[in-house]
Amino acid sequence: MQLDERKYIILQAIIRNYLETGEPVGSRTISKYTDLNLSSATIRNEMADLEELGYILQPHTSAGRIPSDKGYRLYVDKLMEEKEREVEERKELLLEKEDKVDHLLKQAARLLANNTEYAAMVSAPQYHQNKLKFIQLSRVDVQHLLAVIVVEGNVIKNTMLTVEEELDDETLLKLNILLNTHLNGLSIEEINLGMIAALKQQAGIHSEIVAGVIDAVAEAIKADDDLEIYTSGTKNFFKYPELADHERASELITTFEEKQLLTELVQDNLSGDNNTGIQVYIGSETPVAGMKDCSIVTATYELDEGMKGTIGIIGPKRMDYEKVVNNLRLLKQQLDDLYKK
Amino acid sequence: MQLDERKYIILQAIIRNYLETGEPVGSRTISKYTDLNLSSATIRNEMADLEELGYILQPHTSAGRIPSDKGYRLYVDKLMEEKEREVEERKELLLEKEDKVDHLLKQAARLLANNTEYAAMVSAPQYHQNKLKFIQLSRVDVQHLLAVIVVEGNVIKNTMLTVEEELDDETLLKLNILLNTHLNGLSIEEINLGMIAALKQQAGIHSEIVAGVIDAVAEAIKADDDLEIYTSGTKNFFKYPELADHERASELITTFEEKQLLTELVQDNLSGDNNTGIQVYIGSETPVAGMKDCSIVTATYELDEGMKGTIGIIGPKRMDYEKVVNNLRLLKQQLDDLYKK
DNA sequence: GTTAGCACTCTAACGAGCTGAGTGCTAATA
DNA sequence: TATTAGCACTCAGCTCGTTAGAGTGCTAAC
Repeated sequence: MQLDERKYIILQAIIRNYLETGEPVGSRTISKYTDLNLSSATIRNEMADLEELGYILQPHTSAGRIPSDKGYRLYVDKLMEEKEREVEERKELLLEKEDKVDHLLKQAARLLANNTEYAAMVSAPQYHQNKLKFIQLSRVDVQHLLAVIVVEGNVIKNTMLTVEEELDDETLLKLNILLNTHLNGLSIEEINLGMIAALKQQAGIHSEIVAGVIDAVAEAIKADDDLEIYTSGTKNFFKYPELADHERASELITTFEEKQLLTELVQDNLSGDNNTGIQVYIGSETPVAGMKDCSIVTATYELDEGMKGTIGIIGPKRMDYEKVVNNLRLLKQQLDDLYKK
Repeated sequence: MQLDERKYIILQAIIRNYLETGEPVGSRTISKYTDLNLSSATIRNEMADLEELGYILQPHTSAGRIPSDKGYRLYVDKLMEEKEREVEERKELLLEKEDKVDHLLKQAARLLANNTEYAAMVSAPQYHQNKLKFIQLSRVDVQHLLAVIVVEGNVIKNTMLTVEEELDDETLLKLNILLNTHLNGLSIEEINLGMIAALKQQAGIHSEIVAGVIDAVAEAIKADDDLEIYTSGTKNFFKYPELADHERASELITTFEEKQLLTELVQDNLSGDNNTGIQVYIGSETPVAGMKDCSIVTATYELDEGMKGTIGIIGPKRMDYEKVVNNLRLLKQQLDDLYKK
């Protein structure tokens, strides 16, 4: 049996209706809902076929039908195809410029959650291709040296080093020159043991300080292992009865609180290349354990050269995919534009 | 009517029992539970008195009694008095040393939540009496200057400044000396408009840079307005039926997510001085809106000279106060010791 | 002052019965 | 051959009366 045009229209009608109401959809409803002018009996026959094909299912014998994951998948794929063709968009999502990136992203998460009424997450951008740009050692007081390390993308890290005896200005200057001439422009792969040994040797009695700085550099340059993730709208889970019972809600909320669990989502999203940058996970497709009953829609943004992050919406499988995709697109666009100009 | 010894024993028995079961406690239970050897009828008379005194209440006519806020308050006060006298404690709560403070505090929150089965919060320490310790301007590339600002307590802030034209080394050195000689050791109150104007004048054509640095200093020195708060164990709210219904849970979870709402708690706690450093808020006593049905227990820790933060537990009014207080004490102690040595 | 006993109250749990939405199947119709 | 009307059947969810059980307050006796 094949899925012909009419069957798809009926499937679509079932999904649309189910998205709105959250209740199983009966044949009579579809008969009235669509302009196919078919009786409920005919619809029933078609629905039996759709069920056999695996696009819809029946919670129990005398109930209407609800979409299966396969049904949603088809619906979303067609939706995205249509979206592809559209170019025009109206701007409604307003992100205010913030001076601090973390504030900006927190705001973004809140905005997404409020606009969509689902839960939202925003991951802070991760830097790739990190190269060392600048090192500065300064004396803060007798015992403390401050090492400031700037890497590509103007990310700055500081480390305080404790020294036994005070260094004079000249030595400090020499160390600064030594470090900068040897290390600047290098990526993490290029700073190897041999080089480190050579540097230490040149530093002579101050090799300990060099070691401290190298540690700090390694720390600064490596891909941030604890990825910052901002979330908002956790309470929206309660708006959808299928997610609101204690067990499920408890699991979702834990996943949302222990943000590392969302990391996979970010990784998955950043690694895969797809043209539009929008990714939809339905039910069991999700890479996040404990969100099998949810759908997740994500997009990748790029704040600055190579600084990529993920924004995403988590909601019930019967989420308003169109609205969610629109919102994510808009926000992605704004984040992309904001710093790039 | 007075609250005599026997009445208090009965009240205590009611509370203890209610803490365990969460169900209203009847007279027969108490009659068996205590070693007063009184019949249920006598207990009933005493309970009627306790109710008149406001220490317990009846959810409905034919139910047992539950403690009122006033009842809890009495119980907790006596508990704390006893605790005061105890000195001995066994260490069980194990905090592993972490190199980053934020990791440490996150771990602390998780530990508290896991140990107590309630929700936990830990606020990052706030610095008071901030004085400027050190300023360093460096040239990162042709267009960018990096301003590093270190304040008392070795808190470091960076700001990147954009300049029109490249500065030569000598000018940079002069600016550094200018800034350091004038600003070091000053607190926020001491850097006033007159001083800023004088500085700008001395900087001549580079007054813009000075202005930028001053802005950054102001930013760095002022009490952090967005206080970092770590939370854990949100899902534990679901363990207590009185907090788990949708409306309440939704409110609690929002409060926990929008961490600013917890700020009042921290402020309240840091400002008040009490000897043991443990503060118990019962029901309507809480400073946090939307937690009227909860009890909150907090403690203040001090990571380093003047760096104070708050740890706290949020749970149902019928929480195991003794366990919670013990846990907080232990953790507070560990945090206090960790960096102080 | 304490206690046994009793009538009373109220919630929670249970089960029967009803309703309405929805189905699958069959036979008639275009 | 595709569509439709009609009918018997199913099942979740609601209402409602009943019952069981826990607990109370009061009174009279110890």
